Amino acid sequence: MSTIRVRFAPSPTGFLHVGGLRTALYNFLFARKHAGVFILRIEDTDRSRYVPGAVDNLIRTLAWAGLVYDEGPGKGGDRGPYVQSERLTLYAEYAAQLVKEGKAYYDFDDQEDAEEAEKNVDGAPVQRAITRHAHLLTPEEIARRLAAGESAAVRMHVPAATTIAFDDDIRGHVEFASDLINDQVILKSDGYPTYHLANVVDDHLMGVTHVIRGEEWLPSTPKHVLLYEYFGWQRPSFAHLPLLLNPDRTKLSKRQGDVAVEDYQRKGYLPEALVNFIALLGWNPGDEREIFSLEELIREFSVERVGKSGAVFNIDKLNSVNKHYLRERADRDLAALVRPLLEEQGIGGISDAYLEQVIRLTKERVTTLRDVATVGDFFFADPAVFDGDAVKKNWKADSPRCVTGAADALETMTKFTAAAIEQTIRSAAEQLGVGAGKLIHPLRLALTGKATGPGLFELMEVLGKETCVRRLRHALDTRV
RNA sequence: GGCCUUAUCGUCUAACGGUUUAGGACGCAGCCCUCUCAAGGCUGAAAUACGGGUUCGAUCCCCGUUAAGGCUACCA
Repeated sequence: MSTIRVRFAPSPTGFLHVGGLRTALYNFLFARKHAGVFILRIEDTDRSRYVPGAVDNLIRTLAWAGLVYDEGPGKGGDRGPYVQSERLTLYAEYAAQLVKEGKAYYDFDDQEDAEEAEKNVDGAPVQRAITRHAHLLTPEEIARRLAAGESAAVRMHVPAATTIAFDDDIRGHVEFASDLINDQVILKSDGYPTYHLANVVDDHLMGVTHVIRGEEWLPSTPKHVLLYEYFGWQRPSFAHLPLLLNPDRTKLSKRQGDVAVEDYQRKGYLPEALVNFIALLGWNPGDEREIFSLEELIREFSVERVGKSGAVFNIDKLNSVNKHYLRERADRDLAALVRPLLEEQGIGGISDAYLEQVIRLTKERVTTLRDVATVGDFFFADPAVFDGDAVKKNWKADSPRCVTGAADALETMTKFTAAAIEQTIRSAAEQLGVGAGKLIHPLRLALTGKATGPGLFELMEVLGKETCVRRLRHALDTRV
């Protein structure tokens, strides 16, 4: 048995898409599960879509998610280079080989001409002509034009009237009529290969045994199958993953929310949450467990349990998974992650100890790390405004009297702990002849500006006696 | 338009012909807990797209319809 080798082969056109992350994840899990090799390969064969910095970004994001690759850019490996733009001569050689063997041919048609010929009429979809003109030019003519320095693309020759079939590990047997398949360009006139050639050549040369990729590649797989045949190479097995969808069930895209992994990172989602959530979009363990660490996913994952239908990227579910992991993480850990987020919003100069206390009281009440700044805003500054509804609900006629009494009592305290505060407040309420709620609710409002939040006594301890008393007096001044 | 793929609660999904009054999770509603919120606990509403077969028996197998998506580039 040879080692299982899989690859994640994104094109560096910007940021890592969450769909791409899932593809990478499944490849990674499959490789780890079978003690195989996980390769990262950069498919940068479209010069017009080149985005500087995209590769670094991709690598950084993969690392953030914990998907460590074994071979690839910056990592090495003996089947490199792992960046397609550095393998140009290779593709040219293989394309030339196919031409020589009559399995591909030169096409001198101008790109613009071709595009013009395929334009739709009246905006109505028009059957794109199947390009097939292998016999248009004589060998002499081709040789002459090539010698004259004319640029040409290379098209693969697709046989007529046959069926191209393969067995997909997820979808089963799939067949395509060759008559419907274009004589695909495999080498562009600028010398770059198209995806089809590069992908087949590289997968073979890199020893890829299993191709696990998105369903959008299913229709072009017969071209790849054909190329494997032409080269006389054993083809890998294919597994086409169902697509990730927008809420309206179209292919997940921008404009309908965030699609870049970085967006979620920036918003304060934990990598383990995103990974766990995304793993469940198209795969399930077969029982009712839903929380999985990366290690557990490696143990449980199998292609057999990957579904066939597209999955809507449901942000509510992600939120709930994120909340789960937020509660699991240590306060200290979270504090380190939250600090830069706070600083982004101009909140700085906070001690580690204080921030950890804030985290302790807010982490059960936030969805993302970013929410700490809003849910716990009063920990960082006196409330600027008092929530209107909260005032209506919790600031009653006798509230000034109650808050005054509480403030007076608090002022005398020496040990300002949650337990002591609670005792003080409750006995103050007793002395005022009212229920504790008559103090607690207005107090919370005066201290935080809102009607919801962490436990009052705990929050007060963190705020400290001076801040509490100051805010209470101030609230009395402005509200009465 | 053509080709390919897909089709269980709103969403993610389980049930790989009978153990099913179709299970779980998120979301939603209610209740409990409680200083509020969150968490937690309990309860509830909520699905096999439609029509034919095959079979003693279909969510599950086959065919068709419908719907959705993907692909149809010298983009990946």
